[in-house]
Amino acid sequence: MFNIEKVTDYFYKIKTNTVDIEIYANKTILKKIGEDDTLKQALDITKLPGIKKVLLMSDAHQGYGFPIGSVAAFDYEEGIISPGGVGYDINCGVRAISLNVDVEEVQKNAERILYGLYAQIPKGAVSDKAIYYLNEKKLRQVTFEGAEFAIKNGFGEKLDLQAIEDNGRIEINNDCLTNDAVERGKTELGSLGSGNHFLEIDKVEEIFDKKIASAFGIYQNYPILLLHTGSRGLGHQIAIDYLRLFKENANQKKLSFPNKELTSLPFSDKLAKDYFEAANQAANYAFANRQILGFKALQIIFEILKKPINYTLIYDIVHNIAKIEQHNINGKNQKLIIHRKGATRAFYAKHSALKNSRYFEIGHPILIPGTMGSNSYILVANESDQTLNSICHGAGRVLGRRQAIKTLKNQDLIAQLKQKGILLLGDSKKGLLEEAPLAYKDIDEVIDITIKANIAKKVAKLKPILVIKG
DNA sequence: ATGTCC
Repeated sequence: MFNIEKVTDYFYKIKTNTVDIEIYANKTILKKIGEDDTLKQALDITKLPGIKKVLLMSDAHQGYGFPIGSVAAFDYEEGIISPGGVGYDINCGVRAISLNVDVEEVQKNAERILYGLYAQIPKGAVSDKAIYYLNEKKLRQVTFEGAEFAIKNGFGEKLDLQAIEDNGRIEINNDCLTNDAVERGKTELGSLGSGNHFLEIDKVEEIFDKKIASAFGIYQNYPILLLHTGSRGLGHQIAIDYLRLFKENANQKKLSFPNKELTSLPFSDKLAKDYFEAANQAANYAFANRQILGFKALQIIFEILKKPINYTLIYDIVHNIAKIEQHNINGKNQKLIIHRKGATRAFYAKHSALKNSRYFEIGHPILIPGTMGSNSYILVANESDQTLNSICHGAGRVLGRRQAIKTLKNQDLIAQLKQKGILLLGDSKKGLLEEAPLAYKDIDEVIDITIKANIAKKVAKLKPILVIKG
């Protein structure tokens, strides 16, 4: 059905009537991408107004409307914004914190840390457990201030802001939260959630670039806290509410779409701008969420180890978001609306966008989590604009959630991981099965494609010691 | 992903 043109062993193209679909994959991954609706979804995106670029990263799989593991860029003047291009978990992201303590101490106390975190970190699909409860005024303040709100209230240090994408705060001009989003946000700040979200402690297994690793605060055999979560119910509610408003508005205007999951509006519309504001408010909530959760986890760990808290925030990075950025496409500098959905931002050394970051001289750390049973990677981008400064975000599913439960129902994941030296604790057996390593692509292969395609280079490889799932 | 299938 698709005429896939091989450019290199790690890069493929599909020609369309507008822009090429650019695919980072090898033969194996390409075959997997071809087994679900990923390519059809990518093709539909190329039909949207103002499309300038469509990328599928090596972890791509089908999602709601836009594939997860995709980047879609639209012209700022002529183009659209789409809630399905960001996803339901707005500012889902990853935070990595280097623990300045011997890994042996963590390993010796691993079980106590595991149960300590499990007992004290709010998690799972509940809406009334948080570390920091908010009234309406404070909730709105969080969505304007992001990570700064958390730091002002005792969760971390001001210095942390230099190691967060956008310094942990996106500028908000108008309050565009919906009423239901406000309600949900009050009781979930500082909570992990469920699904693929996790909190784990890893060990630095291998360093590939010593100079860059030490600039990131990463050292061989040191423990790293890795946290994956987003904007919880607040972001989810923004996505639901604006998707409904977009559909009503599009119906009134008699707009049609390649399929209804791609409902979108010209960015010049007021409602489109309101969604962008609300999504950015959700993004700020997620920055505050990870700041609070990360710091709370440190308090728990160091209390168990009976030591003062000693850490370096390596980075906090986003992989579900829409942004206005300038990029060079075909030799022309263009202002674009970029949707990164399950795709991570990747600015290289001395990129002007990093001027307020700790990492201007070296490029920021790119955090790519694997699965609960496999490695995670920290990379740094090469100097290139071929991917609009974007990269994959994880292993990427091969089995849908339901399919994973059905196929893997007889597996004892806790026992399996224990054999590999990984302690695992989760709220539900079903939840763990959905996230089983076999439900995902091989992270080493996904990363290998990224490296061979010259998008980024490896800095460090991490191996899990203990994992908490919601 | 999700007050997870009102």
